[in-house]
Amino acid sequence: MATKRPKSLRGQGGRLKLDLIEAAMRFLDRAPASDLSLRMVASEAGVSPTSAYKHFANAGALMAEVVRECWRQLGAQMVEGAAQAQGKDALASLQQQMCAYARYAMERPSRYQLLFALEPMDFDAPIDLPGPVQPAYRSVCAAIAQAVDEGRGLPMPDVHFSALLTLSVAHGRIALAHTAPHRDANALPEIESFIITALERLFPHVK
Amino acid sequence: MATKRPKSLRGQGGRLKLDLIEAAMRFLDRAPASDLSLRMVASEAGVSPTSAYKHFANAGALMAEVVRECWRQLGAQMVEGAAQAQGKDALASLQQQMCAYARYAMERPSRYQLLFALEPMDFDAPIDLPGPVQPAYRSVCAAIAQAVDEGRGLPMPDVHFSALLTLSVAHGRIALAHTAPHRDANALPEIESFIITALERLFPHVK
DNA sequence: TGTACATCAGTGAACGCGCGTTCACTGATGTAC
DNA sequence: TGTACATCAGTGAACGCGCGTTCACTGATGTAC
Repeated sequence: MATKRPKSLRGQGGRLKLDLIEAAMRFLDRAPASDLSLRMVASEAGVSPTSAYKHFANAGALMAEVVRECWRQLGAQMVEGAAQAQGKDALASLQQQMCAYARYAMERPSRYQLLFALEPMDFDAPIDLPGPVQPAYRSVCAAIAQAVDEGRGLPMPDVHFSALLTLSVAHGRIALAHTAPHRDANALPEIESFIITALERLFPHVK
Repeated sequence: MATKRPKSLRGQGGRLKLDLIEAAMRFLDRAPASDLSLRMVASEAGVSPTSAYKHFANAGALMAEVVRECWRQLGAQMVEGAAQAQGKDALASLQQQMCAYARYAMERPSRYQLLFALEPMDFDAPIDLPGPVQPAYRSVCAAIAQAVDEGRGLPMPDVHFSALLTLSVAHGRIALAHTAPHRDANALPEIESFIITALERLFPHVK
C-alpha cells in the first residue's frame, strides 16, 4: 500500500493523520462499517497500529474523525446536488438534495452505515457533530420556504414539520433499501424516482 | 440467574432453547444490540456457553432466532395497534399501526437496533425472514385500499407506492430519532403525533 | 561549514480482553429386560 | 418392582483470533553552537 514512507514525517504537519483517515475511507469501500478498527486502518495505511497513537488519543478519536469526514462528504454532495438544480425552482433543488443523499447512501454503503448506525456511537471521544438532521436541515428549510413563495402548499402545518417530513421520507426510503434482505445494488434509480415523485406530491402547486 | 436448573432437561422439549432466547431478550433490555453475543446470552441464562451448542448450530443460528422473535413481537404489536382502531376508519388503523411501530422502536431500542441495523446481518445461518417492509406491508396496503374506498386520495400514483411512502415516513422519522446525538427518551409522543398528522395529510378526504 | 544534540514519528513485542468454538467429561433421565 | 444401560443436556478447560493499548526502542530530522 502507498509508497515508501520515510521514518519520520517531522515537519510535514501530521501527514499520517490524514493518511489514516484516507485509509479508513478506502477500507470502507470494500468492508462493512463494523469491520472498521484502528488496527485495520493502520494496516490499510501500511503502518503499525502503534503509530496511530501519535496522532489520536485512542481508537474512538480516530473513528470520530472518520465519521466527521463522512459527514463532510455527505454535506458536500448534497450541496452539489442542489447546485445541479440551479435555475430551476425550489422543489427541484429539494429533490436534487435528497437524491444526492440517496446516491451517497447507495454508492458508499459502508460510509452511510457508519453515519446512520442506529445505535449511538459510544466512542470515548465525543462526536460533537450535528445529527443526521442538522447538516441538511437548514438548506431543506430554505428550499421549502422558497417553494412556498413559488406558490406551493406544505404537506405539514409548518416549514419545520415539512422539512422533517421531507427528511423522513428520504431517509426512510433509503434505510429500508439498506435493510432489505436482498439488497439491490441497482435500486438507486428506483429510489431517486420515488423521492422525486413523493416530493412532487408532498408540495403541490396551489397557486 | 433464574432458579436452579436440573442437570438434564431431557424430555422437556428443548426448554433451554427457549430460555436462551428469552435471556437474549432480557439482555437487550439493558444493553445495545452490538453487545449481544452467544456468551452473554448463555451467561444471562445462567448456563455455560457450551450448552448453547446443543440447541443451535452456531452463534449465528442463535442470533437469527432472536431476530426472528423480535420480528414476531413487532408484527404482533402492530396488529394489536390496528385492533385499537377497530370501529374507526381505515386511516385510523393505518395511523395506529405506524404508532405501534414507533412505540416498539422507542421502548425497546436494542431490539429495534437488531432488526434495522443498516448493515446486513451476515450470520452463518440465513435469516429467511421478510425484510422490514414485508411484515407490515400487506396490512398497510389493505388499510390504504380501504381508505380509498372510504373516499380518501392517495399521496402516490398507486397503492404500492403509497404504502412504501407510508412506511418510509414512519421508519424515517423513527430512525432519525434513534440516530440523533441527544436521543430523547421522551420523544415518543412527539413522534406519534408527527406520524398521525403526516398520514392525515398524505391521505386527505377527496370525497 | 561541521558537529553534537534534542525532538518525536515511527517500530515490534507484549499485555489482557471477550469472542466463537472444540474437547473430553459427567450425571440425571427414561427404558428394556 | 429392580437393575443395567443407552441417551444426551449439561459442564469446565482450553484453543486461536482480533481487538485496544502500553512499553521501551530507534533513527531520521532540524537546530544550536
